[in-house]
Amino acid sequence: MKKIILVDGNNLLFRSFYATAYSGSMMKNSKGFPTNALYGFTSMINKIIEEENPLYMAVAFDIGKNFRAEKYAFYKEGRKETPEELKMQMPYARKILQGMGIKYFELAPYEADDIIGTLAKKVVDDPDFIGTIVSSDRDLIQLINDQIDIKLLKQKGYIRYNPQNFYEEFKIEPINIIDLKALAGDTSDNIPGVKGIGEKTALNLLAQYKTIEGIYDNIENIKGKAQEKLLVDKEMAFTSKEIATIYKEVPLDIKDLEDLKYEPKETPELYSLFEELEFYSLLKKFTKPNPSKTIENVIMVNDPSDLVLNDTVAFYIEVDNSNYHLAHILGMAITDKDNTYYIKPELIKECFLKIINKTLYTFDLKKDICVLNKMGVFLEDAKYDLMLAAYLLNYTIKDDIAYLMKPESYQVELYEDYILKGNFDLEEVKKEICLKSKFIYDTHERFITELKREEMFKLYEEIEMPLVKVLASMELTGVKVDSKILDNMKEEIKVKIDAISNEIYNLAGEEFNIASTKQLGEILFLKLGLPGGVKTQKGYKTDVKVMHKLLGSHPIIEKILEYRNLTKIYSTYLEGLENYILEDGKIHTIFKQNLTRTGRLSSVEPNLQNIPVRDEGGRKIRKAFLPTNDCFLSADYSQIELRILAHISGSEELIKAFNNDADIHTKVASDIYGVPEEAVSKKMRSTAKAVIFGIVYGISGFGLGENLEISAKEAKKFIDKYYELYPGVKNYMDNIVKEAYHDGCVRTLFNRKRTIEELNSGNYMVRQAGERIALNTPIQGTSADIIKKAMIEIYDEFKKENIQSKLILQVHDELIFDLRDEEKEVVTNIVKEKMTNVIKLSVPLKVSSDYGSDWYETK
DNA sequence: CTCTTCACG
DNA sequence: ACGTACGTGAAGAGC
Repeated sequence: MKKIILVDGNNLLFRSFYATAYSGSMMKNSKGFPTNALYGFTSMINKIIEEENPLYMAVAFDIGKNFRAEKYAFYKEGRKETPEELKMQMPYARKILQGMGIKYFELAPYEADDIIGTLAKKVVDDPDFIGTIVSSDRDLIQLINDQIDIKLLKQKGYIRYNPQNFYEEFKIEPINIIDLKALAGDTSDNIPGVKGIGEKTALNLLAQYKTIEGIYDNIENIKGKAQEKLLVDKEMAFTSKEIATIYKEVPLDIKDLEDLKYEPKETPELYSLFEELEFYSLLKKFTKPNPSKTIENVIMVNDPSDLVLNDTVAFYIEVDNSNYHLAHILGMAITDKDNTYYIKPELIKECFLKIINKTLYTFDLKKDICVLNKMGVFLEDAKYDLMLAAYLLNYTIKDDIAYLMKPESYQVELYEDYILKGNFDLEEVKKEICLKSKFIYDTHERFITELKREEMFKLYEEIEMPLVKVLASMELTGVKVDSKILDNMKEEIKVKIDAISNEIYNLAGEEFNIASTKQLGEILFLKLGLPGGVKTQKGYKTDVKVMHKLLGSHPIIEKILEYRNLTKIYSTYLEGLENYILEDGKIHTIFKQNLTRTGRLSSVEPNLQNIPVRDEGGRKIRKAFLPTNDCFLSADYSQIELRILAHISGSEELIKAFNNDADIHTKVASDIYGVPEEAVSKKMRSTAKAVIFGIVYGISGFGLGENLEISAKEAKKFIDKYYELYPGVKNYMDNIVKEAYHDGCVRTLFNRKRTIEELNSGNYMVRQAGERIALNTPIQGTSADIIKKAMIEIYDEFKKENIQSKLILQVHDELIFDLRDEEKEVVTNIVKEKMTNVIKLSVPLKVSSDYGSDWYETK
């Protein structure tokens, strides 16, 4: 069977146009050309192809005068003139189809319906074919039969009709839709039909008499008013039927249906068309880099005097290692309005000094600051960082510019596939460096425009950009870690691990790899026959939760937990951290500014945001972290996420509690248990704490129950009680989820946007996860925004006051400083003041702090 | 390369 | 009946 799709192109265009035209701002490209109808049109065509996977395809359009209007003056009379903004888009629809390799037809004086009718007839004439018509126009139903069905587009989705299910629903044959029109008329086409006969009556009559001919043959059997009305408008009924009948003999210029073969194409023409229309999301779907965009006319700089530049330049630096603290520079390029220059490593220092005071555009400014710093070039800031712009716009979380360029057909390789593998051709790399630099320059305006359109320009300019220099300074400063202390701990722990391994082997009756969950599971649940084995994909679950339940049942469990604890400390922290201590005796982490979906930072190579603290044994690792100045200062926000929840939910009860400086967990415990605060026990308080945290994450009764080791039912009671006591919170949760479904995204107080694709999933579970994301992201994200802003203000103030103490670490709600004794007081004041007053919320922000001679002592 | 586990906020 | 808390990074096992 050969499948053909027949699309009513006009219908799709009108639908797309009116769907969005009056919903606020009309979608336009940066030149002001309206694009809303085309975007919807193209998306729908793509969707049809995806869903139907057709071998053949044709799209029909209306054009010029149509014979029905020529013949009958009233046909489509009074219909609103097609808006100019839609008319402008129509030629582009044709061009897009051409670019996609889809045939289309338009021929005056025929309408799109007639073209589809003609093609449908050809399908019927060829038993090898089946067809599907796509439109929202019910007229086309008259064309369906055993070989042809219709996807009747609705406001949401579509209904698929074949002759059987159509008859089921309407009790008339598809062809008799024209008789329905003849009687009931059609207001949109201004077909009058029979006055006073509506769809209900018409369907009843047709169910009995099939056609209007049948009706008028039996007119004497029809009673009362209906008969009168039918007789009055008899002539109009037949005229209406004629108008509604699709003409199937349009002289189309095709030999047979084979001419309508659909061969998917992604032509260069289509590419530039999408570029012109600024359909970047559609551009991203281009798989083949066709044609590849390369760069010509690069100026190779042999002497700094070769550089002749405008005041605004883009630059790009390539290095040979993804950890730029360890990397060497491979080369640099500079692009201005007129030229792109390639600069070899030896000349970079001199050349950079020539541009350092210009308006600079780049990609990953923090990397640039760090690698230039090592060669004695002290770049402070830049005007534009494409990486951060793209991150805010939810395009990519990669720090490789190639991820932005590849979808737009630039001839570049992914960093990880090429340069990182070490096996690259330097000449190729030079070209890519130049192309990357030019890309930064050329796309600057586009990204800035989009940031403004998304109302994130302020966030970009006042938070993300100024933060770069702060993070660069933190990374460059680094943290002193004493490897001798780590070594001593290693020895100590090694002895313990050996001892405990032997105890475990004795208890198990054999030696095995304790770190292997597979082997461990077999020992515990098969050999020792412990109860409660939960299967995973490959064996049994053996995580802390499972082990905790087994604690009393066998002495081996306790030992295994201790073994796990010790080996984790040993390999991840003691051994792991040692590998990152550089020659200066310090660890220089990399804070990723473009990775998390919420706006938080992440820390890698190594991760200094998860150094143990809760477990006393693990916490000792912090003894190896030492100040280079005199001591550490740690300042952290108390319950910042809850305060943000109080603010954005507007929950009066919660706001009041914070304004009274209440111990919020005790307060909630006293509320949900209905006892005075003095009577709140430790356990009640920790239960309340779990409930509060759970709420912020969108927990279920089941989840909280698991967590607190109580029944889901009991847990749900706590949650319900909480909602009852804090209705503002419940209200916020309901609203934010509703909004997220409506907008497809959520935002923080600072307007940071997170799109949530999960909400469109057909999978209930995935949608639920999407709802929890919608709930949590504004809270976690706002907290991230706030501490970022505080970091910038503190940095600026340090600079202004010529403070030598340094901010060295950020752990989400906590800042750690390497402090000089003589600055102790002034720094503490600045830090607390800036953190506390960075934003005015309806609840106060509270900051607590401590000093310590090492990180362990800094509580 | 994926899974499982466990460290942090 | 389904499956069940947000955001991260790193190590080791085993395919």
